[in-house]
Amino acid sequence: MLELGSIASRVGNFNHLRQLHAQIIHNSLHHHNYWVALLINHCTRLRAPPHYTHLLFNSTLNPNVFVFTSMLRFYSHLQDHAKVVLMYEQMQGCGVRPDAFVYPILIKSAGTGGIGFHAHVLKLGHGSDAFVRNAVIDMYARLGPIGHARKVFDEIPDYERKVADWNAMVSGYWKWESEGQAQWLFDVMPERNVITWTAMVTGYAKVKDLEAARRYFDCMPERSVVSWNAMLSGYAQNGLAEEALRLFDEMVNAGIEPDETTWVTVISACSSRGDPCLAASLVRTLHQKRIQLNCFVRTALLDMYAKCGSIGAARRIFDELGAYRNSVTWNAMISAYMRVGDLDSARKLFNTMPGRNVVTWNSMIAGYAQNGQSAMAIELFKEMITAKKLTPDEVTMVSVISACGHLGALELGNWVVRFLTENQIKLSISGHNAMIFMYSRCGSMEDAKRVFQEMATRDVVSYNTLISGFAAHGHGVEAINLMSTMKEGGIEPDRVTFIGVLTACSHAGLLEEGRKVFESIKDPAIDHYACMVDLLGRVGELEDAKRTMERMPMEPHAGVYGSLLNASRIHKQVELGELAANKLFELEPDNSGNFILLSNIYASAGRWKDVERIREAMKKGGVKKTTGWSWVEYGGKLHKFIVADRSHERSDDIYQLLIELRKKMREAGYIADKSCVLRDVEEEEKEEIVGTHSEKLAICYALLVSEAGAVIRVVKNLRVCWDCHTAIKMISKLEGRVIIVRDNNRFHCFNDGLCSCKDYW
DNA sequence: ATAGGGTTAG
Repeated sequence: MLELGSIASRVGNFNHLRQLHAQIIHNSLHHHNYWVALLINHCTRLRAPPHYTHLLFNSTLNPNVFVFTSMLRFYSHLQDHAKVVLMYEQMQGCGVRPDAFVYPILIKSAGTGGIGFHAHVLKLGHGSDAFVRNAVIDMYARLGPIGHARKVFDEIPDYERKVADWNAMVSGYWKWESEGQAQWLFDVMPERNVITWTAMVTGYAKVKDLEAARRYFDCMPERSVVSWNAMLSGYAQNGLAEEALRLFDEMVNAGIEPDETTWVTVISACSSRGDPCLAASLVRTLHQKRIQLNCFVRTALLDMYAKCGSIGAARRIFDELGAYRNSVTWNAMISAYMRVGDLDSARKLFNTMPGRNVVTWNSMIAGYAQNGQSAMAIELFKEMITAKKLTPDEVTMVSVISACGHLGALELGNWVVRFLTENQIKLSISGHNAMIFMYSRCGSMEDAKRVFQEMATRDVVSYNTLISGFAAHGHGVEAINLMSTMKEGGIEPDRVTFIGVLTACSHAGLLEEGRKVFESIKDPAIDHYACMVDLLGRVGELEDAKRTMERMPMEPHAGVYGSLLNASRIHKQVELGELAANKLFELEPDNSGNFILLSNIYASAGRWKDVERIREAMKKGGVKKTTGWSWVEYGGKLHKFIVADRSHERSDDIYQLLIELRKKMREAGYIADKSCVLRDVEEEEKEEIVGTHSEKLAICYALLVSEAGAVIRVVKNLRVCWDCHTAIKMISKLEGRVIIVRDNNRFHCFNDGLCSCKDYW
C-alpha cells in the first residue's frame, strides 16, 4: 500500500497514470471508490481520453458521491455539458445525494439551466457555502443579468467575501461592458490576486485599449502563464501581430514556459503575418521543444500553413487530425482552399463536413464572392436561410450585400436589406460600407450617399467606397470634396483613397485637380502612377503620360501600360499604342483585351492588314477571347447573355426586336463600326441584324419586359465596346429610355442619344 | 486558445 501511495503522488503523465491503474488492479483495489475517484481526478488533470476515464468509472459497482463528483469535474473540465447532465441524472438514479461540492460543478456546467440550481441550492441550505455562492455569482456574471450576481455578492457578509467572489464580479462587469464598474471594484477590493490582475488585462484588451491592458500587465505583482496569454491574445486579436511576437520573445527570455494556449496565440499571430520564414522557424521551435500538439495547436498550425502559402502542409495536418478534427479545423481548411481559389476542394469538404455552423457557411459564401462567383454566393445564402437551422450574422450579410453589388442586382440588394431589418441583424461599420458599395455599384448613388450620411461613425473604407463610387460615375468634383471632408474629420486618406480620387478625376477629365492630388501623395505607389498616366492619357496629354511613366521610380506594371494603350486608342495614336501593346504582350500574354485594343487602333487608322496580323498572332499564341457576359435583373432573376446567345427563353422575341431596331437605326443613319473586327464581326455578317453583342441582347430583353419609361440597368463584365456604345446611344434616343450600363469599372448613362461619359472615344 | 466579412483597376 505504501508503494501505491508513492506512485499515486507522482503521476506526471498519462503513462504514470496507466502504471498506477495497473498497480491498483494488481492489488485488486479497482472496485474501491477511493482509488477510482483518485484515478479519475488524475484523468481530469492529464486530460485523459473520455473512453479511458469512463472505463475507470465503470469498474466500480457502487459509485459514491466522490466518484460522481470526480466524473462531473472531468466532463465539466472538457466542457462536455451534455455528459455532465447525463452523469448528474445517473447520480440521481443511483440515489446518491449531491453535496455542496457537486453543485458548483453543476452550476458551472448548466448554462442558463444553472438558474434553476440557484433556487435548488438555497432550498437545500447550501446557500451560504462559499463555493456554491461563488459558482452562483460566476454563473450570473457570465450569463446575466449581472445585477443578480451583484445581489448575491452584496448579500455576503464583508468578512466572508472572498477574492474569488470579487474576481467573478470584475470579470462579469467586463463581460457586460461596464468598464467603469469593473475598474471601481478593482480599486476598492481589499485584496487582489493574479486572477484579478489578469481579468483587468483581458478586460482592457477586449475594449481594444491595449495601452491600459499593458499598463496593468506591467504593474502586476506576479504573472502566471495565463496573464502572459491574456496580453498576447490581446495583441493578436487586435491585429498587432508584431507586438504579440515581441511580447512572446520577452516571455521566453523571462524563462516562462509557454503552454498550449500560448502556442495557439503565437501561431495565430504568425498566421496573420503570412510570412513562411517566420512560420518555419516557429515550427522548428515547436519541434525542438517537443511540444505536445493538441487539436487547438494543430488547427492553428493548419491555418498558419494555409495563410503562409503551404496548402499541402495544411491538408496534411487536416488528414492527420482525423477524428480529432473539430468544426474550426474544417472551417480553416475550407477557407484555405477558398483563399487559393480551389472552389471544388472547398465544396467537397463543405459537402462532407459534419456539424456545419454559421462560420462554415460564411466561409463558403465569402469564398465564392471573392472568387468572382457572386451568383453562387447568393444561391448558397438562399440555401442557408431556407434550411432555417442557422441564422445568418453580420459577416454573412456583408458578403451577400457585397455580392449583390458585384452583380449590380438592385432588386436583390433591396431584398437583402429588407431581410436585415426583418431578422434584426445589426450592421456595424463594415456592414454599412458593404451597403454603400452595393448601392453605388447598382448605380444608385443617392442611396449610397444616404447610407453614408446616416452612419454614426465612418472609417477610411466608408470614405474610400463612396469615393470609388463617385469615380465610377464620373463625379470627379464630389470625389475630391469628399476627400477634403474626410481629412477635416481626422481620417487620413490612404492608398485606396488616392486611387479613387485620381480615377474620378480621370473619368471626369479634371486634369489640374488630378495633378494637384497626385502631387500631394507623399510616396506614390505604382497604382497611383497608373491612374496619373490614365488621366493624362485620357485628356490627350500623351507626351506627358509617357514621360510620367518613364520617370516612375519603379518598373511599370501592366496597369500603367494598359492606361497608355487605352489612351492611344482614344486618341488614335498608332505608334504609342504599339509601344504599350508590345510591352503588354510580354507582361500579359494571355490577355486578349490588349490584342483587341491594338487591333482597334489599327482599324481606326484603316490599317486592315495589321488588324489581320494581330488576329493571326492571337490564333498562333492560342489567346482566347474573353467571354463577355451581360446581364439584366428582372423578376428577381438575373438574365445572362453572351454574344449571339440563343439560349434565353425569349430569344425569338429578342432577335425580332433587334431586327426592328436595326431598321429604325438604319433610317436614322447608324452604321455599325468596323472597329469591332476582333470581337464578333463574323457573327455580325452572318446575322442580318444590328449585332448580337451581349449588351444589346440584354437591353432588348429589358425593353421587352420592363415598363415603358423605366430605367434599364445592364451589367457588362467587360468593357462596353465602341460599336455598342454608339448603338446604345441611338437606342436610348429611339426608344426614349434611360439606359444605364455598368462596365467593369464605370457607369455609362445613356439618355436621349447622349452618354454621360464623354471621353469614351 | 484555433475558423468567416467591406473599399482599388486600363
